[in-house]
Amino acid sequence: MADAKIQCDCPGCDFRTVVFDNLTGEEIKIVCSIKRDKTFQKGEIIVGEGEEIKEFLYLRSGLIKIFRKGENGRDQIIHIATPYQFVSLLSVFSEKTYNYSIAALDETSVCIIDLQVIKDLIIKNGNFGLGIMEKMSKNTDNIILTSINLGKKNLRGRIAYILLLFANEIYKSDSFDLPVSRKEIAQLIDMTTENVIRIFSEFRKDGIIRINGKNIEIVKRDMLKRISDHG
Amino acid sequence: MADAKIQCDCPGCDFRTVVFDNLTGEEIKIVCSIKRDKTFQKGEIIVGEGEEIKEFLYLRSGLIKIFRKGENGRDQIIHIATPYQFVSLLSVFSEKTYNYSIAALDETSVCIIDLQVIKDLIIKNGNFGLGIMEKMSKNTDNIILTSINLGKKNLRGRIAYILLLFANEIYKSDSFDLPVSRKEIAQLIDMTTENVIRIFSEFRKDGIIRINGKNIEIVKRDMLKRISDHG
DNA sequence: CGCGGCTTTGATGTTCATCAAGTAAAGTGG
DNA sequence: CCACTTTACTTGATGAACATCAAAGCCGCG
Repeated sequence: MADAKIQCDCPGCDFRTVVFDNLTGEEIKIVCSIKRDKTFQKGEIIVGEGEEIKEFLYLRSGLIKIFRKGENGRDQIIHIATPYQFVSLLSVFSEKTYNYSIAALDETSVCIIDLQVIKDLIIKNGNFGLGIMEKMSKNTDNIILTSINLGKKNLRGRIAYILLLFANEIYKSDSFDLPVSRKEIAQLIDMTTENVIRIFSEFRKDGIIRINGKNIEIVKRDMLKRISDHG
Repeated sequence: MADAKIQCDCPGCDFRTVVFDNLTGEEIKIVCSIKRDKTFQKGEIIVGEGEEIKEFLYLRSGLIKIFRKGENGRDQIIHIATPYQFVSLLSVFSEKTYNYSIAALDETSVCIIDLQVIKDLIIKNGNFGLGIMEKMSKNTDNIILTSINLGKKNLRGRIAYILLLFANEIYKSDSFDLPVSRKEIAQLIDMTTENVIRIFSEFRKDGIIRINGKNIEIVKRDMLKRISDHG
């Protein structure tokens, strides 16, 4: 927590508009005075399975994965979260400790607020509580639906899905550098490293993408979309 | 809604103790005066995908499945819910319409409360709101974790899991009548009807269960547990 | 009776994980 | 800077798990 710093006006942070619409000026001041920003490097663990839940986390920028440790050593990805999503909505209000881990897939900035302060605000300010619930509901809906969706896709469909996720949600470009290794992609979408490579090669041979090491360029976006949807 | 009836004291309903701890006597009276009970027969649709979310549902008794219509006609099961779980927590606070359907797998009794009344209570009574959030958080946690769990199991593991679910959670007995057809079980745990039957037969041949039409008797519970956990 | 849905079993093919083996790239110590 | 080790990447071959297809028996119902 060495690099944590207090900011009261957080330029570029959408936290206020997203949730704090319902807070009074006085309440916002309280939150601002205790919130901290922290930056995590690619690969760093943000929260570990079993750790005590003491804080409420909000993803400001970057990219994270929420996952569980499998028995066989292989991680089980629950979700990949992009900014403007609450990071720790899953268990925060029901559990004492995290049921899962969160790791940064890329350089990631997180806003940290003491959980008890949030709870107190919910109790005192019902509109704020309802706002959090709406966000929470949307968030878990999203996690469940994409997880269901992804679970049913075949390998090609899953690869297409994640390539489009990177292009659309994260890098906003059809050409980008993969933030993770082939092996990590395999874990993200639950397949073997070999098959990730194999399908990358297939897509390359079919002229759907161009590959240059970590760099990916999407050539036939419509075809990728079709594979993602239909696969 | 013909059989809906007003009950103020709902004997045997745990709704009060589960959520209403935080409500004042006056508030409980309001809720009691507007809540309705409704019973659904096996197979009946409780809510349909796309319908407007107007009410807050609580599962009093019975068994339901939450699912989505797949493109290929095959249903996609999101969750099987047993009593004391809130039925409609997924999208209620974030969406205008349901993203999924809910159907009764068995005779099921549901408590129905106008959603706006619940929202008003959350705004007025922060402790009540926090209580709902805890329940919501636990509920979605449960859905996500079991879905992740189930998704990774092989066919035998999934069959073992659902047999134990019926025995432990629902019928509280090692001998019970399946409330659903083989085909529906296949949909529940995402496999083909043929394989459900095949694995039932395997389990029968191995002396793990006895089968007589719809009736199932679990003989080697420990072995079934091992298959469910490890598979 | 005969039709349609549920159940059961067998045969076949597809999808994917696993194993094996080799190449490229990147870090490490001398 | 070069040998050395390790890690990432890539391709092919094999086998296991599972879906699909086909066919037949069973049962309730009009």
